[in-house]
Amino acid sequence: MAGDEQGPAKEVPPSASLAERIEWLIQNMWPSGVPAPRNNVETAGAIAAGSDEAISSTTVWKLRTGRQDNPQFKTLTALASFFGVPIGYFGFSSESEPIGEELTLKALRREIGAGDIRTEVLRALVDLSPQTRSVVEEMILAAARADRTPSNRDDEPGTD
Amino acid sequence: MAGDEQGPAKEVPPSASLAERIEWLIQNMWPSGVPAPRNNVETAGAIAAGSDEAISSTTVWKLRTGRQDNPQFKTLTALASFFGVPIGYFGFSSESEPIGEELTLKALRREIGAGDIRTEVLRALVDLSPQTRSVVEEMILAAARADRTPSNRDDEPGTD
DNA sequence: GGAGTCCATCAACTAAAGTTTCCAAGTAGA
DNA sequence: TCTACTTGGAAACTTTAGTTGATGGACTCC
Repeated sequence: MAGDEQGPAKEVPPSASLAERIEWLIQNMWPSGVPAPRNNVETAGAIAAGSDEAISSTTVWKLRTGRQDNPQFKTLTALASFFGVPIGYFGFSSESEPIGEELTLKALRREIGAGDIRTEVLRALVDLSPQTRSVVEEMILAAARADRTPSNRDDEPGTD
Repeated sequence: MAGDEQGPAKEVPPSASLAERIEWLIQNMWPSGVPAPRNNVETAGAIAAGSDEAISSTTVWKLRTGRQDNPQFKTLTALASFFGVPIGYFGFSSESEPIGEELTLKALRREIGAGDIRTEVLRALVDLSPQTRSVVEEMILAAARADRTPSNRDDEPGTD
Protein backbone atom coordinates (compact mmCIF):
# COMPACT_ATOMS: atom_id res chain seq x y z
CA MET A 1 0.00 0.00 0.00
CA ALA A 2 2.62 2.50 0.88
CA GLY A 3 6.17 2.37 -0.31
CA ASP A 4 6.20 -0.62 -2.61
CA GLU A 5 5.26 1.29 -5.68
CA GLN A 6 8.88 2.12 -6.41
CA GLY A 7 9.60 -1.58 -6.66
CA PRO A 8 10.01 -4.48 -4.30
CA ALA A 9 11.02 -3.30 -0.88
CA LYS A 10 14.20 -5.18 -0.20
CA GLU A 11 14.96 -6.39 3.28
CA VAL A 12 16.86 -4.18 5.62
CA PRO A 13 20.51 -5.17 5.78
CA PRO A 14 20.90 -6.91 9.13
CA SER A 15 24.07 -5.07 10.00
CA ALA A 16 23.58 -1.58 8.73
CA SER A 17 24.59 1.71 10.22
CA LEU A 18 22.02 4.19 11.32
CA ALA A 19 22.75 6.27 8.25
CA GLU A 20 22.23 3.27 5.99
CA ARG A 21 18.97 2.43 7.72
CA ILE A 22 17.65 5.92 7.23
CA GLU A 23 18.78 5.94 3.64
CA TRP A 24 17.03 2.63 3.18
CA LEU A 25 13.84 4.06 4.58
CA ILE A 26 13.97 6.95 2.16
CA GLN A 27 14.63 4.69 -0.79
CA ASN A 28 12.26 1.84 0.03
CA MET A 29 9.65 3.07 2.45
CA TRP A 30 8.75 6.41 0.96
CA PRO A 31 4.98 6.89 1.47
CA SER A 32 2.96 6.72 -1.68
CA GLY A 33 1.13 9.93 -0.86
CA VAL A 34 4.26 12.00 -1.22
CA PRO A 35 5.75 12.53 -4.69
CA ALA A 36 9.11 11.30 -5.80
CA PRO A 37 11.77 13.99 -5.28
CA ARG A 38 12.82 12.43 -2.04
CA ASN A 39 15.59 14.89 -1.29
CA ASN A 40 16.49 16.24 2.11
CA VAL A 41 14.19 19.23 1.95
CA GLU A 42 11.33 17.10 0.75
CA THR A 43 11.93 14.53 3.44
CA ALA A 44 12.12 17.08 6.20
CA GLY A 45 9.03 18.85 4.95
CA ALA A 46 7.06 15.65 4.62
CA ILE A 47 7.98 14.60 8.12
CA ALA A 48 6.92 17.98 9.42
CA ALA A 49 3.61 17.68 7.61
CA GLY A 50 2.97 14.06 8.47
CA SER A 51 3.96 13.93 12.11
CA ASP A 52 3.93 16.12 15.15
CA GLU A 53 7.64 16.59 15.18
CA ALA A 54 9.40 18.68 12.59
CA ILE A 55 13.02 18.20 11.71
CA SER A 56 15.18 20.32 9.46
CA SER A 57 16.58 19.32 6.12
CA THR A 58 20.08 19.66 7.45
CA THR A 59 19.31 17.18 10.18
CA VAL A 60 18.06 14.77 7.54
CA TRP A 61 21.21 15.34 5.59
CA LYS A 62 23.41 14.76 8.63
CA LEU A 63 21.62 11.56 9.45
CA ARG A 64 21.71 10.31 5.87
CA THR A 65 25.39 10.98 5.49
CA GLY A 66 26.36 9.67 8.89
CA ARG A 67 27.61 13.01 10.15
CA GLN A 68 25.12 12.57 12.94
CA ASP A 69 24.64 9.17 14.47
CA ASN A 70 23.09 9.92 17.83
CA PRO A 71 19.71 11.51 17.15
CA GLN A 72 17.25 12.28 19.85
CA PHE A 73 14.21 10.21 20.65
CA LYS A 74 11.79 12.62 19.02
CA THR A 75 13.84 12.69 15.86
CA LEU A 76 13.77 8.93 15.61
CA THR A 77 10.08 8.92 16.41
CA ALA A 78 9.37 11.41 13.67
CA LEU A 79 11.30 9.37 11.13
CA ALA A 80 9.71 6.11 12.21
CA SER A 81 6.26 7.64 12.17
CA PHE A 82 6.65 9.12 8.74
CA PHE A 83 7.97 5.94 7.18
CA GLY A 84 5.56 3.74 9.06
CA VAL A 85 8.09 1.61 10.87
CA PRO A 86 8.50 1.06 14.60
CA ILE A 87 11.49 2.74 16.14
CA GLY A 88 12.83 -0.68 16.94
CA TYR A 89 13.86 -0.60 13.32
CA PHE A 90 16.76 1.60 14.30
CA GLY A 91 17.87 -0.54 17.17
CA PHE A 92 19.26 -3.67 15.64
CA SER A 93 22.54 -4.86 16.92
CA SER A 94 25.23 -4.94 14.30
CA GLU A 95 25.81 -8.62 14.70
CA SER A 96 24.04 -10.97 12.33
CA GLU A 97 24.50 -14.54 13.36
CA PRO A 98 22.48 -17.03 11.36
CA ILE A 99 19.30 -18.37 12.87
CA GLY A 100 19.15 -22.15 12.91
CA GLU A 101 16.04 -24.08 12.04
CA GLU A 102 15.66 -25.76 15.37
CA LEU A 103 11.93 -25.60 15.58
CA THR A 104 9.82 -26.92 12.78
CA LEU A 105 6.50 -25.51 11.75
CA LYS A 106 4.81 -28.35 13.55
CA ALA A 107 6.55 -27.51 16.75
CA LEU A 108 5.59 -23.92 16.28
CA ARG A 109 1.96 -24.84 15.99
CA ARG A 110 2.25 -26.82 19.16
CA GLU A 111 3.72 -23.83 20.89
CA ILE A 112 0.96 -21.63 19.61
CA GLY A 113 -1.70 -24.13 20.53
CA ALA A 114 -0.35 -24.30 24.04
CA GLY A 115 -1.04 -20.62 24.38
CA ASP A 116 2.57 -19.76 24.84
CA ILE A 117 2.19 -16.83 22.54
CA ARG A 118 -0.73 -14.52 22.86
CA THR A 119 -3.16 -15.01 20.02
CA GLU A 120 -3.78 -11.37 19.38
CA VAL A 121 -0.06 -10.87 18.93
CA LEU A 122 0.07 -13.40 16.13
CA ARG A 123 -3.04 -11.95 14.67
CA ALA A 124 -1.40 -8.55 14.66
CA LEU A 125 1.69 -10.04 13.12
CA VAL A 126 -0.08 -11.58 10.16
CA ASP A 127 -2.16 -8.48 9.79
CA LEU A 128 0.80 -6.23 9.20
CA SER A 129 1.50 -4.70 5.84
CA PRO A 130 4.36 -6.44 4.02
CA GLN A 131 6.73 -3.57 4.58
CA THR A 132 6.02 -3.23 8.26
CA ARG A 133 6.12 -6.95 8.76
CA SER A 134 9.54 -7.15 7.19
CA VAL A 135 10.77 -4.61 9.66
CA VAL A 136 9.04 -6.22 12.62
CA GLU A 137 10.41 -9.61 11.72
CA GLU A 138 13.93 -8.29 11.73
CA MET A 139 13.18 -6.73 15.08
CA ILE A 140 12.03 -10.02 16.52
CA LEU A 141 15.13 -11.76 15.27
CA ALA A 142 17.28 -9.06 16.79
CA ALA A 143 15.47 -9.41 20.10
CA ALA A 144 16.02 -13.14 20.00
CA ARG A 145 19.70 -12.64 19.38
CA ALA A 146 19.95 -10.17 22.22
CA ASP A 147 18.00 -12.52 24.43
CA ARG A 148 20.47 -15.29 23.87
CA THR A 149 23.52 -13.13 24.26
CA PRO A 150 24.95 -13.77 27.75
CA SER A 151 26.50 -10.32 27.88
CA ASN A 152 24.47 -8.63 30.59
CA ARG A 153 22.06 -11.43 31.42
CA ASP A 154 24.38 -13.89 33.13
CA ASP A 155 23.25 -14.79 36.59
CA GLU A 156 26.72 -14.71 38.02
CA PRO A 157 27.42 -11.64 40.13
CA GLY A 158 31.14 -11.70 39.43
CA THR A 159 31.23 -9.03 36.78
CA ASP A 160 33.49 -6.20 37.91
CA MET B 1 16.10 -15.92 34.55
CA ALA B 2 16.81 -12.31 34.66
CA GLY B 3 14.37 -10.01 36.34
CA ASP B 4 11.64 -12.35 37.47
CA GLU B 5 13.17 -13.06 40.80
CA GLN B 6 11.57 -9.96 42.25
CA GLY B 7 8.17 -11.37 41.37
CA PRO B 8 6.09 -11.94 38.28
CA ALA B 9 7.02 -9.53 35.55
CA LYS B 10 3.83 -7.71 34.82
CA GLU B 11 3.03 -6.58 31.32
CA VAL B 12 4.10 -3.21 30.15
CA PRO B 13 1.19 -0.80 30.23
CA PRO B 14 0.23 -0.29 26.59
CA SER B 15 -0.06 3.45 26.94
CA ALA B 16 2.77 4.36 29.24
CA SER B 17 5.02 7.37 29.17
CA LEU B 18 8.69 7.02 28.59
CA ALA B 19 9.28 7.60 32.28
CA GLU B 20 6.85 4.86 33.21
CA ARG B 21 8.47 2.49 30.76
CA ILE B 22 11.89 3.10 32.21
CA GLU B 23 10.57 2.76 35.72
CA TRP B 24 8.97 -0.50 34.68
CA LEU B 25 12.26 -1.74 33.35
CA ILE B 26 13.98 -0.97 36.62
CA GLN B 27 11.29 -2.67 38.66
CA ASN B 28 10.67 -5.72 36.49
CA MET B 29 13.63 -6.25 34.25
CA TRP B 30 16.50 -5.70 36.64
CA PRO B 31 19.23 -8.21 35.75
CA SER B 32 19.67 -10.90 38.35
CA GLY B 33 23.43 -10.46 38.39
CA VAL B 34 23.16 -7.02 39.91
CA PRO B 35 22.06 -6.76 43.56
CA ALA B 36 18.85 -5.23 44.71
CA PRO B 37 19.38 -1.56 45.65
CA ARG B 38 18.14 -0.45 42.29
CA ASN B 39 18.57 3.24 42.95
CA ASN B 40 19.67 5.80 40.44
CA VAL B 41 23.35 5.55 41.25
CA GLU B 42 23.21 1.80 41.10
CA THR B 43 21.34 1.87 37.83
CA ALA B 44 23.71 4.31 36.22
CA GLY B 45 26.72 2.39 37.47
CA ALA B 46 25.36 -0.93 36.29
CA ILE B 47 24.64 0.46 32.86
CA ALA B 48 28.12 1.87 32.70
CA ALA B 49 29.58 -1.48 33.67
CA GLY B 50 27.36 -3.55 31.44
CA SER B 51 27.35 -1.56 28.26
CA ASP B 52 29.65 0.67 26.30
CA GLU B 53 27.76 3.80 27.09
CA ALA B 54 27.84 5.34 30.53
CA ILE B 55 25.07 7.56 31.78
CA SER B 56 24.96 9.56 34.98
CA SER B 57 22.68 8.95 37.92
CA THR B 58 21.07 12.31 37.38
CA THR B 59 20.16 11.33 33.86
CA VAL B 60 18.56 8.17 35.19
CA TRP B 61 16.69 10.24 37.71
CA LYS B 62 15.48 12.70 35.09
CA LEU B 63 14.27 9.90 32.87
CA ARG B 64 12.57 8.07 35.73
CA THR B 65 10.78 11.14 36.93
CA GLY B 66 9.81 12.40 33.52
CA ARG B 67 11.87 15.56 33.78
CA GLN B 68 13.57 14.39 30.62
CA ASP B 69 11.53 12.75 27.90
CA ASN B 70 13.69 13.11 24.83
CA PRO B 71 16.82 11.07 25.44
CA GLN B 72 19.44 10.49 22.82
CA PHE B 73 19.80 7.33 20.83
CA LYS B 74 22.85 6.18 22.76
CA THR B 75 21.05 6.66 26.04
CA LEU B 76 18.14 4.56 24.90
CA THR B 77 20.52 1.96 23.52
CA ALA B 78 22.37 1.76 26.82
CA LEU B 79 19.14 1.30 28.74
CA ALA B 80 17.78 -1.26 26.34
CA SER B 81 21.05 -3.15 26.33
CA PHE B 82 21.32 -3.26 30.08
CA PHE B 83 17.76 -4.40 30.63
CA GLY B 84 17.82 -6.78 27.71
CA VAL B 85 14.97 -5.30 25.73
CA PRO B 86 14.96 -4.10 22.12
CA ILE B 87 14.93 -0.41 21.35
CA GLY B 88 11.40 -0.77 20.09
CA TYR B 89 10.27 -1.17 23.65
CA PHE B 90 10.46 2.59 24.02
CA GLY B 91 8.67 3.36 20.83
CA PHE B 92 5.06 2.57 21.49
CA SER B 93 2.53 5.11 20.51
CA SER B 94 0.58 6.53 23.40
CA GLU B 95 -2.73 5.43 21.97
CA SER B 96 -4.13 2.12 23.13
CA GLU B 97 -7.04 1.10 21.04
CA PRO B 98 -8.33 -2.37 21.87
CA ILE B 99 -7.33 -5.20 19.59
CA GLY B 100 -10.33 -7.15 18.36
CA GLU B 101 -10.32 -10.89 18.00
CA GLU B 102 -10.91 -10.91 14.29
CA LEU B 103 -8.73 -13.84 13.52
CA THR B 104 -9.14 -17.07 15.37
CA LEU B 105 -6.37 -19.40 16.22
CA LYS B 106 -7.47 -21.61 13.38
CA ALA B 107 -7.17 -18.78 10.93
CA LEU B 108 -3.79 -17.98 12.35
CA ARG B 109 -2.56 -21.47 11.68
CA ARG B 110 -3.79 -21.19 8.16
CA GLU B 111 -1.87 -17.98 7.74
CA ILE B 112 1.23 -19.50 9.20
CA GLY B 113 0.84 -22.63 7.15
CA ALA B 114 0.59 -20.49 4.07
CA GLY B 115 4.07 -19.24 4.79
CA ASP B 116 2.94 -15.68 5.23
CA ILE B 117 5.29 -15.28 8.14
CA ARG B 118 8.83 -16.46 8.00
CA THR B 119 9.23 -19.57 10.05
CA GLU B 120 12.44 -18.56 11.72
CA VAL B 121 10.73 -15.44 12.97
CA LEU B 122 8.09 -17.47 14.75
CA ARG B 123 10.75 -19.77 16.02
CA ALA B 124 12.58 -16.81 17.45
CA LEU B 125 9.36 -15.54 18.95
CA VAL B 126 8.57 -18.70 20.86
CA ASP B 127 12.20 -19.03 21.84
CA LEU B 128 12.26 -15.73 23.66
CA SER B 129 12.51 -15.54 27.40
CA PRO B 130 9.16 -14.69 29.03
CA GLN B 131 10.25 -11.18 29.90
CA THR B 132 11.60 -10.38 26.49
CA ARG B 133 8.62 -11.94 24.81
CA SER B 134 6.28 -9.79 26.81
CA VAL B 135 8.11 -6.75 25.58
CA VAL B 136 8.29 -7.94 22.00
CA GLU B 137 4.62 -8.78 21.95
CA GLU B 138 3.72 -5.28 23.01
CA MET B 139 6.00 -4.03 20.32
CA ILE B 140 4.24 -6.08 17.67
CA LEU B 141 0.87 -4.82 18.81
CA ALA B 142 2.13 -1.27 18.70
CA ALA B 143 3.47 -1.78 15.20
CA ALA B 144 0.12 -3.17 14.14
CA ARG B 145 -1.65 -0.15 15.56
CA ALA B 146 0.73 2.20 13.82
CA ASP B 147 0.31 0.24 10.64
CA ARG B 148 -3.42 0.70 10.66
CA THR B 149 -3.35 4.32 11.64
CA PRO B 150 -4.13 6.38 8.51
CA SER B 151 -2.18 9.36 9.80
CA ASN B 152 0.69 9.46 7.35
CA ARG B 153 -0.45 6.66 5.09
CA ASP B 154 -3.42 8.46 3.63
CA ASP B 155 -3.48 6.80 0.26
CA GLU B 156 -6.77 4.96 0.59
CA PRO B 157 -8.92 4.06 3.56
CA GLY B 158 -9.47 0.55 2.26
CA THR B 159 -6.57 -1.50 3.50
CA ASP B 160 -7.62 -5.12 3.33
C1' DG C 1 21.30 13.20 70.65
C1' DG C 2 25.01 13.93 67.43
C1' DA C 3 28.07 12.31 63.72
C1' DG C 4 28.41 9.81 59.60
C1' DT C 5 26.30 7.84 55.43
C1' DC C 6 23.26 7.30 51.64
C1' DC C 7 20.23 9.04 48.41
C1' DA C 8 17.03 11.97 45.64
C1' DT C 9 16.96 16.44 44.06
C1' DC C 10 18.57 20.64 42.17
C1' DA C 11 21.49 24.22 40.00
C1' DA C 12 25.29 25.38 37.08
C1' DC C 13 27.92 23.95 33.44
C1' DT C 14 29.47 21.38 29.11
C1' DA C 15 28.75 19.09 24.97
C1' DA C 16 26.32 18.20 21.16
C1' DA C 17 21.84 17.78 18.58
C1' DG C 18 19.17 20.53 15.74
C1' DT C 19 18.08 25.03 13.28
C1' DT C 20 18.93 28.90 10.49
C1' DT C 21 21.22 30.84 6.94
C1' DC C 22 24.09 30.97 3.34
C1' DC C 23 27.14 29.22 -0.46
C1' DA C 24 28.72 26.54 -4.43
C1' DA C 25 27.89 23.20 -7.84
C1' DG C 26 24.74 21.39 -10.97
C1' DT C 27 20.77 21.92 -14.23
C1' DA C 28 17.02 23.53 -17.09
C1' DG C 29 15.19 27.19 -19.93
C1' DA C 30 15.84 31.55 -22.53
C1' DT D 1 26.24 31.89 -22.73
C1' DC D 2 23.51 33.82 -19.24
C1' DT D 3 20.00 33.59 -15.86
C1' DA D 4 17.00 31.32 -12.63
C1' DC D 5 16.18 27.45 -9.94
C1' DT D 6 17.40 23.39 -7.33
C1' DT D 7 20.08 20.77 -4.16
C1' DG D 8 23.88 19.09 -1.34
C1' DG D 9 26.90 20.91 1.83
C1' DA D 10 28.80 23.79 5.59
C1' DA D 11 29.37 27.58 9.07
C1' DA D 12 27.27 30.03 12.87
C1' DC D 13 23.95 29.95 16.20
C1' DT D 14 20.28 28.16 19.51
C1' DT D 15 18.46 24.78 22.25
C1' DT D 16 18.75 21.08 25.23
C1' DA D 17 20.48 16.43 26.71
C1' DG D 18 23.75 14.95 29.88
C1' DT D 19 27.40 15.73 33.54
C1' DT D 20 29.30 17.54 37.66
C1' DG D 21 29.06 19.05 42.10
C1' DA D 22 26.41 20.67 46.00
C1' DT D 23 22.46 20.47 49.27
C1' DG D 24 19.21 18.76 52.38
C1' DG D 25 16.50 15.06 54.28
C1' DA D 26 16.23 10.35 56.02
C1' DC D 27 18.37 6.74 58.13
C1' DT D 28 21.97 4.20 60.81
C1' DC D 29 25.52 3.68 64.26
C1' DC D 30 28.05 5.28 68.25
